[in-house]
Amino acid sequence: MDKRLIEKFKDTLHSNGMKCTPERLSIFKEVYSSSEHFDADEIYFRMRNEKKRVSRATVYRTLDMLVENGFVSKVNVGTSQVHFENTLAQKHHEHLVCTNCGKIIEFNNNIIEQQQDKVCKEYGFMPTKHNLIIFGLCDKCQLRKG
Amino acid sequence: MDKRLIEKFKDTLHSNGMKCTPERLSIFKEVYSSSEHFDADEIYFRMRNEKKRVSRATVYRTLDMLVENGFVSKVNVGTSQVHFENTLAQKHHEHLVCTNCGKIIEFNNNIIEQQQDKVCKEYGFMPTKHNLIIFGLCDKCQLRKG
DNA sequence: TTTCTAATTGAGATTGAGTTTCAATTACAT
DNA sequence: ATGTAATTGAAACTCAATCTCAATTAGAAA
Repeated sequence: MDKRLIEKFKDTLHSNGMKCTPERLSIFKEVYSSSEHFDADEIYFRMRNEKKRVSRATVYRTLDMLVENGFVSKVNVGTSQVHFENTLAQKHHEHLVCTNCGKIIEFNNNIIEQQQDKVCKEYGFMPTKHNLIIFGLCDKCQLRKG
Repeated sequence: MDKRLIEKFKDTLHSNGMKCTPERLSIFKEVYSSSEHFDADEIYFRMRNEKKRVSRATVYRTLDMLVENGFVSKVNVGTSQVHFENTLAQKHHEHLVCTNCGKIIEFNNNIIEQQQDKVCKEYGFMPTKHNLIIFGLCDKCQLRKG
């Protein structure tokens, strides 16, 4: 894992008056070990399997900190639990969510982005973030379900 | 309240082998008494205030039934609890959510809809529904917050 | 290197939305 | 009017997430 990224994480901690604990560092590395979506419990159990024991409380607390500092973003995929993804080399994107198999496809579309800005202007609304999910059936599930 | 709508509700119940209980009818009327967004607990407390006592369990159960039968739709406004709106005279729309005052503005934009279809075609995805929320500050809150 | 202390951790309690259970009740077909 | 399967409500439960607080620790200062 990129040393500079770890340095950036440590710097962020210190400039927030926070300590760089082994727990926080392990969670950070775990979060950046894959580019897939994940939820808090997934991180918790992945770390257990690797014998890196941290409490759920610390996982939740650290994920919040990572979101606040832009290392991770929250992803709404229509479920009750909060999903996340790390922001490494991630461009902004929206999601197609298959309601049958759970597959998530990422996409981006400039025209949609532009139209959103246009709508916001019409209402004098200052957007900070947005979230577009399209639910449906992916190609494979359409075949499976006839 | 429109008698025909109530008949339609009763018909739906009966064609699903369900009984038209006073509880279900009261909840249905409550849901259709305003065109605002609401959550399950709001319905529960509004009914309490009107001395129409039903249990939370029945409210949740009936709302699920109303969603399944298209009388009500779920609205994601980024909170942990599920929001609803009745489908009376509602055209499809998306939401602008003010993160300061909670104000919700509804909008619709055909170009965004078209682009979504285009994206789905590209991925061979069959959309069933979608959900777009733009978070930010409404006109008034921009002034308040400088 | 040792000392000091505010930040941090984890176990377990708590919260809050929503669901389930089950005995008592009831809508409604016959 | 009767029989019975559907329904209700109180209370127990689930599940993600948050909070509490005593014990531990990172890391600044001596």
